[in-house]
Amino acid sequence: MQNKSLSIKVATDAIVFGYSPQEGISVVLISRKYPPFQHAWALPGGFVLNEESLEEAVQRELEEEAGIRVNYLEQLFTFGHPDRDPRQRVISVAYMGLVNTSRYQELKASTDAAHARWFPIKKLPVLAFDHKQILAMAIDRLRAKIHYQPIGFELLDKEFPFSDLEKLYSVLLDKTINRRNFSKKILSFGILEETGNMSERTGKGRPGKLYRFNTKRYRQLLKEGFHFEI
Amino acid sequence: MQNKSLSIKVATDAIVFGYSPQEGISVVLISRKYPPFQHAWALPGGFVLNEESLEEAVQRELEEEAGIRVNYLEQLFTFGHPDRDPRQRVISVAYMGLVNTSRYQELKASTDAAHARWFPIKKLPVLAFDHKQILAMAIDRLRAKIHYQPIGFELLDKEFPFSDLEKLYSVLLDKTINRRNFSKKILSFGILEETGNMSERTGKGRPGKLYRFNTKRYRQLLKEGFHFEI
DNA sequence: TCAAAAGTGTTTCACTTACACCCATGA
DNA sequence: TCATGGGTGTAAGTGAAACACTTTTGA
Repeated sequence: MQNKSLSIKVATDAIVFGYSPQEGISVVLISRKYPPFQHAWALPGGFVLNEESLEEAVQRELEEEAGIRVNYLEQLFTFGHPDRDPRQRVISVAYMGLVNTSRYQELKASTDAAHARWFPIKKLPVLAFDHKQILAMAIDRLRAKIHYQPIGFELLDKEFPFSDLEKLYSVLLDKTINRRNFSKKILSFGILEETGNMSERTGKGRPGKLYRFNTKRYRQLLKEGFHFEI
Repeated sequence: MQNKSLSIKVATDAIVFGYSPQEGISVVLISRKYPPFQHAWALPGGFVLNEESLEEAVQRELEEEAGIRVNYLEQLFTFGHPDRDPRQRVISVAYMGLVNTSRYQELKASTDAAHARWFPIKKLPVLAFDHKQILAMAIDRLRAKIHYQPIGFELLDKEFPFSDLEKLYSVLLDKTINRRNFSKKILSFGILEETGNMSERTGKGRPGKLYRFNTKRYRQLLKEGFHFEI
């Protein structure tokens, strides 16, 4: 029985999301150098090495292929359909990662030369392998998860105006949200703290207070049975 | 790079839950015939064959090792720590399954001879590999999931008295639940239908109506945006 | 007629929803 | 002083939680 499974390879793929108020949600894709699917866009990823854990593999590949270090990473799903790779049997453990895009502007800027690029999820290219399906699942997971886990903050700057958070939610959930009720709810959790600073004057309207996500407080609340829900 | 990953093996493990009002939640374990962990209890599972999907692998192993066919199966998590198997690098895709225990009494009965057995999760033996950890995650998932998906019904008979459902929830959530409010809520969803039959007279108290989970109606409601929540 | 379990009505309370007005800033 | 966006008070509506009483069965 072991012989029959000798030829299955193990890979990881990473779906890394970023956010900007202008572009909405974006994802990191790389342009494939070699066949199959040469020059096509694909999720960053690759084979798992013998000595490394799955998470380490993902992080290594992200570093190598896109120069990215994520601040949130979770296992998404393992895709193992026998013919998802035309060359041989490959199962892929997909991970979803979140980063603050502003830290990786370069990636976003170097559109042509580099082979790693941000793509707004509204304007995706054709993807290699079953990566379209994997990405779709990741988007679903992200949309579902912001309801019950405060992962939205991973996509924002360390200090952010409340309106950024609000915009993030309305983009992700694709609906307008009531500003008053949203802020009442989020603030009632007690997991945000004012930094004391105000947002940069953009030339329009009143500057808003800047907030910071209080990780310590959140962990404390979790222990006490708190449940984030929006 | 491909060479370095040649020796990683791919396996699946299955956590199959059953339920009875007497024992509560039970799980299928098998006694290992060969080293490592010879004679220790472990989750049913094994290596994935070249031509089969991950789900097919799980179902085949369950059939072979315990004679079980589950009526619900979902991928749980992929465990890939480098030294989770003392022999070699093995990553395991764990699946959680649910069955109606009364269909597999044999398993439960043949305690000594057979090497597959039901164990109440309150009375677990020492487990091989990292199976304790895997099982713990499965239990968490089950507990979390009955809140927002009607998977509890998979554990009950096709026709069941309301009290069975109620007891299942109170066992799983480990708290007493208000009979009145629970039934009001569940029935308000419209996913249960009366069969017209009454429960067997057990000798005590008034017999209750039997109910059946209406899968068609549930799917219909899902399309209309219905969300199960208890 | 009593014990045990099923079945149901109604009030209370909390939270969500909806709506409207005021404040600070730059042009 | 106007446009733009930030900040907050409160009434109305909805649904969950709490509680108690009635019904059906076997002993």
